[in-house]
Amino acid sequence: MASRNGSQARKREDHDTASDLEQLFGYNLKRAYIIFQTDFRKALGPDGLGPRSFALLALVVRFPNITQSELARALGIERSGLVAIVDELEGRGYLHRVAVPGDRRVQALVATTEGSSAYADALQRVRDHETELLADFTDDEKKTLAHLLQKIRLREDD
Amino acid sequence: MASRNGSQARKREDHDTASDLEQLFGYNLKRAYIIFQTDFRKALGPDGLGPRSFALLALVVRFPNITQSELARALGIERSGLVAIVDELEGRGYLHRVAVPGDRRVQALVATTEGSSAYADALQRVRDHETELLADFTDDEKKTLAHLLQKIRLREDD
DNA sequence: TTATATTGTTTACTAGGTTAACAGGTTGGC
DNA sequence: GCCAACCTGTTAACCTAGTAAACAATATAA
Repeated sequence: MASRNGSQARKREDHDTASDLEQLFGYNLKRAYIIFQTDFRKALGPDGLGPRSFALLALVVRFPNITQSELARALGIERSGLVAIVDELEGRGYLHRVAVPGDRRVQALVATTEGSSAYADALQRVRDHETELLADFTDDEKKTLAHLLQKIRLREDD
Repeated sequence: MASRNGSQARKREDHDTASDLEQLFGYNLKRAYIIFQTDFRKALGPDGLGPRSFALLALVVRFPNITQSELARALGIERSGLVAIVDELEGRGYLHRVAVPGDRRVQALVATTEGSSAYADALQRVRDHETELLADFTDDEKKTLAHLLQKIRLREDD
């Protein structure tokens, strides 16, 4: 490592002159997101819910009888992308598809009791991990961060 | 839409009681990241650089003769993942791999003049789009957001 | 009734990675 | 000087998280 230090060491010295990436919101958002996503998986374990399944289950628990089209809109993904997630959660016994009397096209989703309690457990783990991840943030900083992130989301409907 | 409103309308009414997701940093980071990433692609067009290639090129332009291992560390991805990106950029004529005298294992990366100017152009477009995306943020809010995101990144080395 | 739209679904595809293995090259210990 | 340990770039196989297009069944509007 010491031998090719000629050009490398010089480069490393102006390194604190950061690259342009450091100043782009998109890049910093991505890095921050990856940190949280990695931590999420650590919080829920290898056989735990993935982020997508967790998010979907959160909505089904909160809004029983929600339809897949409504979920797609709420989660910001395509209807087709939901099928696999719903299949997985149904396979785990966390929810089931139920027929809706008035409209034979839709299949409303309802969480099982196992689903609800698995969700409650997962939510607690995720919250704990987030708290740990933001340990050196003051309450004010956390509130500001939450506010700014939600402000970005409001621009989503363009 | 009016006919199956029985259960749906009631659900929609308590909807402003948001789901738990709204309060999770990870979820909000993800949504914000997706907004920026989508916008990034719009800024650079269908045949423009992708986010990964842009980020890699940014580092090569800034740190000529950087190696792939150093890039992997800087970008937080595996060495193996770089190969395809470097291949693409080399195919576009934006950089090339050059042999390093002292160590025959490494192949340092150097941007071509086309690469540097394509990068400068892309950077300007990305910055403009970010400015537009954050149009209703005050300068203070932007500075705070940048600061908090970078504070998250500092926890990366766990 | 007929045209149009919506719902859930399948299939094929894309982006952006990871892990494991490998060949070639380098280095440290002795 | 030799050998074990290590690093570099690379390939191959895989994974996650989607999108886009097509489709059958159903519902709604003209």
